[in-house]
Amino acid sequence: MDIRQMKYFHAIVKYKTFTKAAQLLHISQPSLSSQIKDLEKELGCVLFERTTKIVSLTEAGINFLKLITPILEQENRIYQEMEDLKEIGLKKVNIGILPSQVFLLPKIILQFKKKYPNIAINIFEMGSKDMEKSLEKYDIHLGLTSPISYSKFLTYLPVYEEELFIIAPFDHPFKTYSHITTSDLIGQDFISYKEGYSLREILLKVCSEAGFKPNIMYECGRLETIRQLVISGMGIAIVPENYIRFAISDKMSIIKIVKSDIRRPLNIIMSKDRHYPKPVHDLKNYFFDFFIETS
Amino acid sequence: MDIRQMKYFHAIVKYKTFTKAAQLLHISQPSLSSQIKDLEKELGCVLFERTTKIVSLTEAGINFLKLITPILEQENRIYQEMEDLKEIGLKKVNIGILPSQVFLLPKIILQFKKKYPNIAINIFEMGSKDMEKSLEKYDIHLGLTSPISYSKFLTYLPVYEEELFIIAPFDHPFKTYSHITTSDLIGQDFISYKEGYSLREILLKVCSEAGFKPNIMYECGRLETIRQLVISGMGIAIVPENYIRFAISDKMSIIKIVKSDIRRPLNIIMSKDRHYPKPVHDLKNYFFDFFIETS
DNA sequence: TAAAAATACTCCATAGGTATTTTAT
DNA sequence: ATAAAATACCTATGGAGTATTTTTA
Repeated sequence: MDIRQMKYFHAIVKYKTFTKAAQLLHISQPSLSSQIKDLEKELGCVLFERTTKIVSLTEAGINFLKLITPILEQENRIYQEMEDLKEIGLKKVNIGILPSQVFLLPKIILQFKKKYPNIAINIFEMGSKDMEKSLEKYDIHLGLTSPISYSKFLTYLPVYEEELFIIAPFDHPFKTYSHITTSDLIGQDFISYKEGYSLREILLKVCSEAGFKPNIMYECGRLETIRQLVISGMGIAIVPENYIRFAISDKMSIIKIVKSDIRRPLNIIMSKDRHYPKPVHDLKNYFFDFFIETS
Repeated sequence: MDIRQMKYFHAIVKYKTFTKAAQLLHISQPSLSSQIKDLEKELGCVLFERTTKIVSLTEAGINFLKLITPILEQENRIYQEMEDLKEIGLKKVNIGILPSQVFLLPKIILQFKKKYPNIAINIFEMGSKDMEKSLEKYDIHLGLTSPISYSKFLTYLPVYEEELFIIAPFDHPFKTYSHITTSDLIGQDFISYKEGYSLREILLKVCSEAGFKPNIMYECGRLETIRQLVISGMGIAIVPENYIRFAISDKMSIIKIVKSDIRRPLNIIMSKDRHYPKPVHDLKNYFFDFFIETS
């Protein structure tokens, strides 16, 4: 089965006779007949009910018509879009970022926009696991993440290591502490990220360092939700430095974790053997420089 | 461009090298290279950045990948669905019907289901204009409609002629009338169907018979809406016999129009040269018999 | 009987093959 | 040095053509 045959089929439906369709397709009527015959043979069912005077679709033919229509439409779109691409070149860069790091973006984007005013930046917030998948599926050009696993198809460029903090309800005993150690966390209720988010792995690591398993009350995928749950007294949570630095965080206590060597590594990840256009490389460097400056 | 080339391209993306992809595709590496070269030539852009060791997608290649994916998915679906069709035969009959006639369906469907318990009936409510379009696009097998125009691609089988009624608010002066003539309608406010619905054409005809142009206050596509508007006193409306007979119609006055030779013809419409399976023909006959009996 | 689809055949364009060269790691 | 893509050239399948026959409205 190929697109040519689909077009032939479609033309017969449109022009109602083989002869007319063949004329419009610039092929001979016997060629068209034989192509349809081949198609019917391949599909294993008759598409047209034909006499020498009247050609009509069978139920199978109607079904086939419905199925090929999106293919023919999409094919036209391909020519169109590939043509557009040639004219304007790269028109958007897609970046993946952890929800906890979105606050860093304004500065970097501003810098990028100054050099490339005509290239749009698409921001996709997601967890570490999804970010690796998105890169492999070519959905994003680069990502800023804290890796859980390491894929051989990706390059990992470490740019920063975040300190970790605990956020707790305002009336929590921790409010009097200026800092805590991991062992202070024993017996606490935790609000945690879902599977596939690095902060979840970090919570587990921090707790195992102190020799216990955390009591996770609630799991979610959004920092904002975690914050709300902490404020409402459901438990405490681990959050990274950049969330504290940039996010609004009133109505709760923020306590630094000390004497722990656990940090949260931030990496820029890109596909290993993918050829990137210059703007993407530049964007990567803006990220890199940003962290060099702030550390 | 054909699907084969798309599959070749897709295999290279998947297996990362031409050689590996060629093996999996059961063709030689040079054949694959030449096919991709042809494809790139046709599209007018390079899809892969290649050295002898590393093959990577260009931005154009990524774009192309995104564009062909739905085609490859749809192609698989075609084989699947055509295969399914062969096994179970006709699995659903699609019928178009005027909103005013849906009340007739239960009896007819019951009869059909008795004979064909395994064939589903899909009901599409729509106006006359859309029904003709749906038939020509093979979206429905047959329709019950009141034709506005006549297409040479369709057959029209007259089955009934409906009387026409006026519905008016309960406190409308018409409530005391046992019947009215078209000239009684002069000066009234009307709720009407939208363009493309036969009841709109009929309203215009009835009024022009009485020698005036109706004052249409509101146009809509649903009988239920018209009824609500009439009840709330926005105007009066013309409705056909079958709506009165089968629909709940309290809180309003119903008045018959007499001394008018305008009726609303109901036709079963089907595609002229289309080959229909037996169940569809049977369904058509059930409709036909239903109206013979009730008239 | 006239117009349209099917059949029978011929031809050649091109998908695919083999052998070899080039190139980057 | 090796492995992978490109190049050169050959082969043969099948898409398209012409001439003709069959069919039915």
